[in-house]
Amino acid sequence: MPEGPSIVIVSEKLKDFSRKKIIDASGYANNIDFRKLKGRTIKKVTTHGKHLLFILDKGFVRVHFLLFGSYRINERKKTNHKLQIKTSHGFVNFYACGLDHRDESARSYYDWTIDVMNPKFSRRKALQKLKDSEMIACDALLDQSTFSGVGNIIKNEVLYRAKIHPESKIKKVPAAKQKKMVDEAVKYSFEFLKWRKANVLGKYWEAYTKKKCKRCDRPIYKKVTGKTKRRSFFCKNCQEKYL
DNA sequence: GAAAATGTTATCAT
DNA sequence: TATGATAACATTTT
Repeated sequence: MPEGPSIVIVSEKLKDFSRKKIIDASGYANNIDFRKLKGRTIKKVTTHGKHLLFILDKGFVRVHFLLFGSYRINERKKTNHKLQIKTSHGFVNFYACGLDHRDESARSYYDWTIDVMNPKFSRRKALQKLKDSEMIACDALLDQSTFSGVGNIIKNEVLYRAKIHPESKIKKVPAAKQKKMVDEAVKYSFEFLKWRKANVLGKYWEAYTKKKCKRCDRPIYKKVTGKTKRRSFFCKNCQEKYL
């Protein structure tokens, strides 16, 4: 569920909640004042990176699915919901999510130039940040302040496609490959969206959970890498390690 | 039943 | 105080 493109899919499924008034809100979330949600109007449902956003007439509600979050629209699971938003046209339940309700405007809170799924995403800015970054490649891609929405699957596929070893020092990666990495972060994210919608996401994985490199037929290695300590899948032969 | 997983944040130690 | 490692949280699938 959790990577940016999956959240876009949720927001699309919730588009009918736009322009509806919240007639009730409830759940076991301890950081949400449900009384303050009741009566608000949902202006639109959108996303920023891995955040699902209900833009209200005042403030916004943020849902983060973390690793295990889930939702149901006009249905309920057996477990209690952490948040339910009810309108005259239907309700949505969220389970095991991180939640927030803020009074400020989403426009001032979020920078949409760092959201890979947003048309405003700035490749130039991302590249600028990579240029003298001390991070290694796997961490750089997971850095939500540069690539909001990129998760571990996208990370692995992007590095494989850009032919960069996950433990490369990012500032040592040649400029052309840095650019390739940024371009692929956007391109693969939208392919992820398309393939996820068609329910064929895993069919197009070239590195993530793979055993063999489709380019050179040598093994794909699996290693927990970086400060982020997430699984990296890579081909030692095809993905160059810059140090 | 154990283990692992598309993630983040709080807390503790240095 | 700041940094970094560890724990915590939560759920489904293999």
